[in-house]
Amino acid sequence: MPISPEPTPVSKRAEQIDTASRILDIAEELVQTRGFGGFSYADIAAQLDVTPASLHYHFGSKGDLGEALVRRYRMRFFAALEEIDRRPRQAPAKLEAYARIYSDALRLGRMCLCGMLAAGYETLPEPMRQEVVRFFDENEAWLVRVLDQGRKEGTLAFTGGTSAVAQSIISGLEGALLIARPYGDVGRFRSAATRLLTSLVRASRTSAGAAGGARTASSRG
Amino acid sequence: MPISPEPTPVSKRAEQIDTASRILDIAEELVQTRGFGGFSYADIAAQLDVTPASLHYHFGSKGDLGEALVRRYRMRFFAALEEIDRRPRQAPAKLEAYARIYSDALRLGRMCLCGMLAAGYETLPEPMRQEVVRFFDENEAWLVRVLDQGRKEGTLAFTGGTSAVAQSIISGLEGALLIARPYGDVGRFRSAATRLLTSLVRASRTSAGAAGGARTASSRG
DNA sequence: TTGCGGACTTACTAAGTAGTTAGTAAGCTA
DNA sequence: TAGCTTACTAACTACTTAGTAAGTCCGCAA
Repeated sequence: MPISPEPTPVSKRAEQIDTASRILDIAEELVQTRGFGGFSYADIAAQLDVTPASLHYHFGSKGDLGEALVRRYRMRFFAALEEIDRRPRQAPAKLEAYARIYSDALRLGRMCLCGMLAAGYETLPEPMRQEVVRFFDENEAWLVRVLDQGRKEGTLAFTGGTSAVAQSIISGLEGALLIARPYGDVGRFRSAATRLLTSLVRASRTSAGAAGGARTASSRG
Repeated sequence: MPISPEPTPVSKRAEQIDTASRILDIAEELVQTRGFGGFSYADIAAQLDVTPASLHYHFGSKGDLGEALVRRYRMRFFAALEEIDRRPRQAPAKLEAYARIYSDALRLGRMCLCGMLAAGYETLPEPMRQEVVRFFDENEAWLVRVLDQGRKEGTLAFTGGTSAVAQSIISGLEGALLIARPYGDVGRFRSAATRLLTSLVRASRTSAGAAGGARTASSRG
């Protein structure tokens, strides 16, 4: 639901949608709003109108569920990034699209799944930890490519290492999400995201499109 | 422990330190590393070498404990900010000292208490929620004063509203803390914090002290 | 010395936690 | 139609959770 518009997995048994996916959908929302320790099997089972025990049929343990959850989230997230890369765009537009992934979550009252898991990192089983770190690493790698592109095409300007800038984008957006949620205020996120991204956009006569693009992107929520 | 060096509250009964404070100290560390839902009375009791039930003597409910915890944290935090204001400094040095409060927590492997609580905001009892929001509001108010000072004295330069900039500093630092923790890497926080703050420091011939100050501050961890 | 109150402990409860077990009903396949 | 798989349920275990109630210990003041 949050990242891509959900590919509506067609059931083999005609009437009902794959139960494992529905479990993950419900768990995803619960993790993004309450954290991994903030819900129980009973919460998922109640929404599915099923016994808690039956969840163990699909996912042996809560850790297994969590691992599957982060993996699916990570893969969907990068599918969305590939979608951004699909048609040729300038770097500022890509960053703007990147930020929109975050604000889309916030609009549903959700934190980024991996941002939420980062908060409770110490309480996570090892396999989940690895998935979370991998999520951030791959985000960084994608951003580094966009930043390099922007530098080459002259649309972005920044000092310091590309990795450091990529990291500051990730942490800036995650932090903006974290703080905006208690206020229930998407505008608060938008404002911080716009500041962050426009500080990278190269100021020039022709930059109205680029900087303006970032503003446009984040002001449509 | 995290913010100010703890005023070692002298006991009335000579030998032992006030138990309520010790409970809060232990709870504070647990919340900052695991979240409010990530520990139980048993965890605190074990560290205090006391029965879980006896905690109820000092704090009627877990919510009461949490409320007292955030209130104490908030008050200590602002005592630290007043300490920064005490001797006259230029705005960049104040921002640098502000960032150091965050990195001090990270050095102990801790998240900002209110950042952690912001993640689990939906799971908090109402009185705790109010304390958390108040923490961020008062942070913003302090930062606004520093930003105004910097603008007047010519050490800071930024576009847009002062509140928006203050908010982006808070969320930038909270986010940097959030992401740095899974990596166990203070340098990662430092790098993001330095980028964030130096982007506000006015570039000039005499700015070596200011910008350099921010760099110095965050490179001593 | 007696009594009082602060700071507990012992012993409990009710509810919730993940997870296990054996069994069932429906459908698919050979 | 026999044997298998899928997707469960009912009933449990073992444990943890916050919270309660009643009683104990101990220093201190009258």
